[in-house]
Amino acid sequence: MARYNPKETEPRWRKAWADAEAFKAVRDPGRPKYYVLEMFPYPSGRLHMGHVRNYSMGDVIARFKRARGFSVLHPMGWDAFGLPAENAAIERGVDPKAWTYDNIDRMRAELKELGLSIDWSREFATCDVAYYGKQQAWFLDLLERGLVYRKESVVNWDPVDQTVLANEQVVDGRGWRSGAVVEKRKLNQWAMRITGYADQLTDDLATLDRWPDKVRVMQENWIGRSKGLRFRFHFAGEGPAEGLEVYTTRPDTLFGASFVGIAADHPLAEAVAARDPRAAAFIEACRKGAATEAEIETAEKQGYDTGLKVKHPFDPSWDLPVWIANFILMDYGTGAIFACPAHDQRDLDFVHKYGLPVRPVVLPPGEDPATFAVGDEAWTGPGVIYNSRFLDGLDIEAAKAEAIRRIEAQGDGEGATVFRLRDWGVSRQRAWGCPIPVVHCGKDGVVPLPKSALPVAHPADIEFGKSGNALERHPTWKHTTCPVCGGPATRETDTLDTFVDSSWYFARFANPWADEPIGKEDADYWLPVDQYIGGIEHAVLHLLYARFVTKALADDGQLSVREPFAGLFTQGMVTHETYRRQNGEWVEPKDVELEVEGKTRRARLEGTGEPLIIGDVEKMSKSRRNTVAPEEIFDVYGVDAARLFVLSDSPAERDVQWTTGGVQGAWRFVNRVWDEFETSQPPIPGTEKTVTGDLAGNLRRQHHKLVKAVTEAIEGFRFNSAIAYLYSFLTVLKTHRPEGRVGELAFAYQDALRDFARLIAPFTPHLAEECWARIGGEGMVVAAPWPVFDPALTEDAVKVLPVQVNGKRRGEITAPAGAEQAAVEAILRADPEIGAKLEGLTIRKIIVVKDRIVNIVAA
RNA sequence: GCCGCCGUAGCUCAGUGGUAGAGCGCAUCCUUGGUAAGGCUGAGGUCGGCAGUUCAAUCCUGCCCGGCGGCACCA
Repeated sequence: MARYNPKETEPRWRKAWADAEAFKAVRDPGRPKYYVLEMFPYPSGRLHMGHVRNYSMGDVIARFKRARGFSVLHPMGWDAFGLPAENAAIERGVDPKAWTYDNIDRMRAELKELGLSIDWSREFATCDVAYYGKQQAWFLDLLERGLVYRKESVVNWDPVDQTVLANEQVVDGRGWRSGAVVEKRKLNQWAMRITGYADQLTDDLATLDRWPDKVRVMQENWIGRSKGLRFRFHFAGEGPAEGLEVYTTRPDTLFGASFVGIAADHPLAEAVAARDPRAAAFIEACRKGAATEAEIETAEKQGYDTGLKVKHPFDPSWDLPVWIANFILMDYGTGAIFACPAHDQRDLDFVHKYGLPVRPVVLPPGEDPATFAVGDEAWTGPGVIYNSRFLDGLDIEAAKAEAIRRIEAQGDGEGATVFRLRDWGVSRQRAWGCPIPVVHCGKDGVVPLPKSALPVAHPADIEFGKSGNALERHPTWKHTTCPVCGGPATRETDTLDTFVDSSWYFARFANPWADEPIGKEDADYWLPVDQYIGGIEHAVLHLLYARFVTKALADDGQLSVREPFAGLFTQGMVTHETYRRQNGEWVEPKDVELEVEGKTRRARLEGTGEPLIIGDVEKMSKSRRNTVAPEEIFDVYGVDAARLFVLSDSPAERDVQWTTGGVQGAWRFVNRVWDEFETSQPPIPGTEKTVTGDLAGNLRRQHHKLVKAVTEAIEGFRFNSAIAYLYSFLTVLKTHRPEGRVGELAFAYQDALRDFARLIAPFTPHLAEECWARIGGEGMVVAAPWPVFDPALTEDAVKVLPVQVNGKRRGEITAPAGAEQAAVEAILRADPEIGAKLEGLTIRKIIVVKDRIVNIVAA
């Protein structure tokens, strides 16, 4: 018998699938559609194990759904714009475009080696002019609708690299590349009005019932909707005539007010600073102190009394002081608050420092109003309002409503909803991105280009390799004419955030050849994505942006769906043990020799034998050097074994630990499966009734149970369980091998093999084809329907019932399936072993759980 | 601090209100023309702790302990 040879079989089947165009997505009105999509990769040039796992999961679903009769769309593309290409250009003097397309070629070849059931005819990269030109088209549509606008905003500016940096590119206040101290700069930036959809984005989360709760909670927190009251304080004496507007979620506690606070960069604070040097100094100190996020969070509460006073909205004779405070954020609400220290911890900390009054107005349940006092902890729980005149006796919600009603009646404000979410700044001062299709004209200002001028492509001779924006530096590209007046104008040299590129690609896949950005008819057929698969790190970035863009394009009539992803699955990462030398240097797994002695494991450096420290299990990463290259694994064990292992060892949503032993176990399974098929002999027709026996019936029952279990496990994303069932069924096959080619068992065995080949196909597709061909299956497995099970055959005719006496297992009996109480009791009485156990005991009660267990309660 | 997830064999994980399981690892033996291999058998578990509900709890409920993740001066 020959060993299974993946190097020969795997490429052969991939070619057969490609020749048959087995994965071409076709609109078929006769079948239900299913769109399965994995988050498309950044073309770094190299496939890693995380890709193997992610795309294998999508492939299992795609192959399974195809076999179940769905018309499946399973496409692939490239998230190809972005900084790594420009950095490679700067570091190595290569052209970002050439670098990116080379990487795509390499990664496409590697992905194809994985044997994924992808319709490659739909492939595109976001850096294709054919793609980003369409993006420019809908950008103009949203601009026209007012969903894109320019705004002055504060950004992180790297003075050495001459570019804006994203927040995550600022490390300890310095640019991650240049090391220069990052400056805050106000720049005119393009932004998308995602806040206009904040309510819908929150409300519609409730419709996403096939999303993980975790992601929905994260989005809800990120959008941060809060309902409250926006109102105006009137100044007592000196102060601006328009008053001071504040926002609060606790209007019920207005009678507990102690002071009014404003942010250091509030306009009023600046006005005060203009005539009060000490106020100016305080504001300056606040700005300096707030260098990093961590410092802001831990900073001590500080304030400065402006000397201004405002009147309490419900009592004009009650004055409240106005303080500038370092813990108030200018960009949330109105940048000003009223402070109720008894029921807000921040306010309490503040007044303790500055000796301002604390007036409790919410009485916690069970407390006495005469004695209740607030110490170091503010009371933020439920209670009854007191010390609050007309609000006394109300609960918190009723008091909020009443306070809002009164303020509205006075004309001082109204109930308001405020969001934490900010508009999405999409300008990037980088050349390797989608150019923004507008020009700046000295006469007409900012002018959108007409669609006939699209696409606005990059110049061919773009000069990278220096810091800053290469589009800005290009000698001729930006000089053009104004579409309105025909006079000289300059092109916008900012490009779009790459998250814009990825916020609609799933819709483009429906028809990547369409003249319009989205081929409506095809999009209406394929969307929404039925199953989206990707990492949880995009919970509030890509997944939120894509939802927003979908809604915006739907409102523009370009899409019919209002949510892009009906089902979301967030997969775990691939991890590996880490190894370090005594000097702390990380060592790659392939240079490590492991030895096991009893229960302890030791690691040595291959070659020198130097003892190594075995470290934590962590996500595979270059920095820890704990990566295993997929191609090396494919080379030794084949693609199927690698696919099988990354799906088998952990639940799909959790991390999987890569181990050599694990992949070897998968490889052994592949070989044992092949052995089973290769040594099998087809039964001789017409001989089924010649020999019968228990084995055949038993095999059929186990076989049908397997079909049921694997089907349900795949439906529920429990790939590891599905594989575990397949593993154990192999043992069943081995113990039910027929002796010859005649008799009932030979037929039952053949039937089991036929279904087994189809059940393993989503996981090990090449092996499945090879096995299928070996037993003379018709056509290819990719075109074969999914096995069905006979529910009657998934039940055993005879059940083994454990017998408990007072809850402890004391023996077992066999009973026909479905045996009722009386029948089981009869069997019990006839059983001598059970009788012995009951010697000297009085039976009080016999509990029979049908087909499961018997419990005798005795004393 | 708030929210969520997790805790079952040495490791990675299934599982169920009713007999505790798989793969890897470990041990014994067999095979030595599948051989940088294959096979048989086996050991190994107070199912994180305590209490409650129940005839019966690893599973349900409560509290506690430990690990991981997200959010966090958002008024």
